[in-house]
Amino acid sequence: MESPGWTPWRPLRLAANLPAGTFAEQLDGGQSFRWHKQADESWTGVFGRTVAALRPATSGVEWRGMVGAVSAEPALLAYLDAAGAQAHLVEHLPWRSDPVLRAAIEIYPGLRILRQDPQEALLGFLCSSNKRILQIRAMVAAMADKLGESLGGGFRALPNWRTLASADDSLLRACALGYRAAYVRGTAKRLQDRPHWAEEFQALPTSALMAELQLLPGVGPKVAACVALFGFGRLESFPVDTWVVQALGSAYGLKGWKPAQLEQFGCAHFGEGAGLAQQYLFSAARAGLLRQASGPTELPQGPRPKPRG
DNA sequence: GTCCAGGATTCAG
DNA sequence: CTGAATCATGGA
Repeated sequence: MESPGWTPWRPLRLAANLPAGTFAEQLDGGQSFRWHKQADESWTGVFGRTVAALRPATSGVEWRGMVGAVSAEPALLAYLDAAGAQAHLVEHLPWRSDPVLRAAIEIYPGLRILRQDPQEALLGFLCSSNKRILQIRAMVAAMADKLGESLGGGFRALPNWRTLASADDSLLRACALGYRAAYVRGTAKRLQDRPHWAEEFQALPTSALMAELQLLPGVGPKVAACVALFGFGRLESFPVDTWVVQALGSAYGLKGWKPAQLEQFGCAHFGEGAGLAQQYLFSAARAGLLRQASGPTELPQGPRPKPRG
């Protein structure tokens, strides 16, 4: 292991307080798969071409970067939404009339959607189907270690699409991708000759963006929603995974609803910050702390005939 | 051994 | 169009 050569720890100025529990959930809760907890309770990670370390402090968060590199602070501030746009968005969520959401927010107060690079989000969630967060992190780390460009200190960027498209088959298999190797390979082949694909996708309205994403092999409705949310900053996107199915079924009385119906419910009920609400519910459910519906819930009016429109 | 994991794809009806 | 089977891998 090479010596990283870190700069001194410095406080990171965030708009809202970030409790230690929320801090860990934000880096380790299945948004990004690029952060690794160290023995000293700090976290090291790579986002884009930035290498950084973060740790919770008594009042907020501290950071450090690699000696000789461009300061990681501006990238960290953007990545963690230091300007506070999401704090404003939380205020517009219906937590005043929704006790389930309010309880979920109180479990991880200050939780935010990480503003990830589109490629990082797409590659990560291409690996996500039928896998646990821990294993997705291992797959992404293996791809970076075997195929990514070195950034010094033993850290590596994610491999680009061209590298993934032409990577040896045995190498991809060694990343424990399983059948997802074909997803990664297929999407890489589609995007390797489109250096500006992310900008082109970003220019699309959200519905068109999700449709375009779903043309890529290995990208279905849920992965597209995650990439739109985490990689393209579409905070209104509402990914429905097994945890959200469970959460909405038990706490909102929506048992038996199909994912597409639940997605429509989530977007309609939570509005412009639906993706943020989704992350609060997802994290609370995964922690086993989501408040159960105590009686007949008055929120939904029962399954709709068709999620058409 | 069985079940499940931040699902997508393919196929049968 | 909908629902079931299948996919590769590892941890509980």
